[in-house]
Amino acid sequence: MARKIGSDGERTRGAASSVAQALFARKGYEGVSMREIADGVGMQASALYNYWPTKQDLLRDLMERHMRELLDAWTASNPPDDPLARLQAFVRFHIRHHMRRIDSTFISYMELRSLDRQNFAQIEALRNRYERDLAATLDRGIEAGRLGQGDPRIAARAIIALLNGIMTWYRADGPVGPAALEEEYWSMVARMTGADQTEETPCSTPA
Amino acid sequence: MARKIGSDGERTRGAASSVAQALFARKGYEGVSMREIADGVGMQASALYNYWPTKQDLLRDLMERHMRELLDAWTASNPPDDPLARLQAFVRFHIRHHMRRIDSTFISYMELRSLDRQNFAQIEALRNRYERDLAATLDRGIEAGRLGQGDPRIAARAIIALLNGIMTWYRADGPVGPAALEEEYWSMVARMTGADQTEETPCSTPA
DNA sequence: CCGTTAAGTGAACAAACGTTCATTTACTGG
DNA sequence: CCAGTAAATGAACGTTTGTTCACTTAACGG
Repeated sequence: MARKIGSDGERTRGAASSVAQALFARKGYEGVSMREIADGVGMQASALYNYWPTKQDLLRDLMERHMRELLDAWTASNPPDDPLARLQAFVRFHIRHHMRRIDSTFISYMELRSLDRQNFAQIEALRNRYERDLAATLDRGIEAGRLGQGDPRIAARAIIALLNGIMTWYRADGPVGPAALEEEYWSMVARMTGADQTEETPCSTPA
Repeated sequence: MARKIGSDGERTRGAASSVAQALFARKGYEGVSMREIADGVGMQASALYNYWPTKQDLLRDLMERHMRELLDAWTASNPPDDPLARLQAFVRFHIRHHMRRIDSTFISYMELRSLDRQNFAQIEALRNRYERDLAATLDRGIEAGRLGQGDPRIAARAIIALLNGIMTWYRADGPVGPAALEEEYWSMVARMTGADQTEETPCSTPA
């Protein structure tokens, strides 16, 4: 075969990516062999090496793509500057974004340990950028007296852990729809950070 | 060698358990070989089969022990019946218990996928007992009007995910001590569930 | 119409895997 | 002091692992 317009190889590469993503998410990086991935695409394991030099590079590629897509999508969503509005935007964005990418989300926070030192540092840096954006938002909210006291970095990690927990139990055919889920989780985060006190249901005279 | 009093094999078994736990936590079940575990104890891989029939049984043993220890410890702590007091007791207990068992905690929620069907069902059942206890507490608190509205099963999962998140970043030599951590997280959970409204800082006339 | 080249095959590699087994070691109860 | 036995050895098993490589296939540009 040779390249058509749009490249034949590009299509195969994408298919292999998808299969690898699904398998890594279900059985873990170490639990999946190159042959298994190749089988899923319908080709030989050796052909995968036309696209990635090693299995490790394939994993790094998946995780890097996931993180860059996440950061880009967050920026592209044009989040408001106001701390409280931005916090709400973050929560809703995070849930919506990750719910459509359960496999790559799973991989990106379960398989950090399967990355070698260099790749780990690279992915970790991207992850930190995302986390720090949230921490900064919380910090500004606290500083302005519109969020409850607390360490913003701890709160940021807590919020992300809480939201990521969805992925471990959510099923599309389950009793809770995506919209209801988003409301439920936003209301939890709002209360947890004290964002509900200053906006929605003030219980004393506003300053 | 043969058994002394207290059994020589028991000691070896325990040592092998510890090494396996540390390795599984760091590199994952599939990423660790029987030879690697044996090396850590200072013996041959074949000797491990005196204690566990398969590698899978070794994993199941670690996870089952972790879950039973968790449930027993929670019961033994004699948690109060009052929903709000029990919720607070749960949060503090959970943090304290898991912080001293980071490795087995890691394994127990990362390696569920490495269990075969039967073992998975068994461990999942134990895990559900723990989760349902918390959900029931939340339910009673909501029913009594002393906690904010919300689905108690979702809230239970959210709380556990939030607390388990600690394990992914906490370092004993870090800036945050265990006591401060416990306070910070309890205050987050209290606000998140609305437990702070009815107890500590009532903002309107109690009914 | 031919030569270049991307894309994929299938066999092969050494290493590592979980597990088995005959054998050795060293202690204990009789 | 001997028989019995828990405990560990070390070689061996068949399989699977990630990866390499010489070779085929098929479409495009000139």
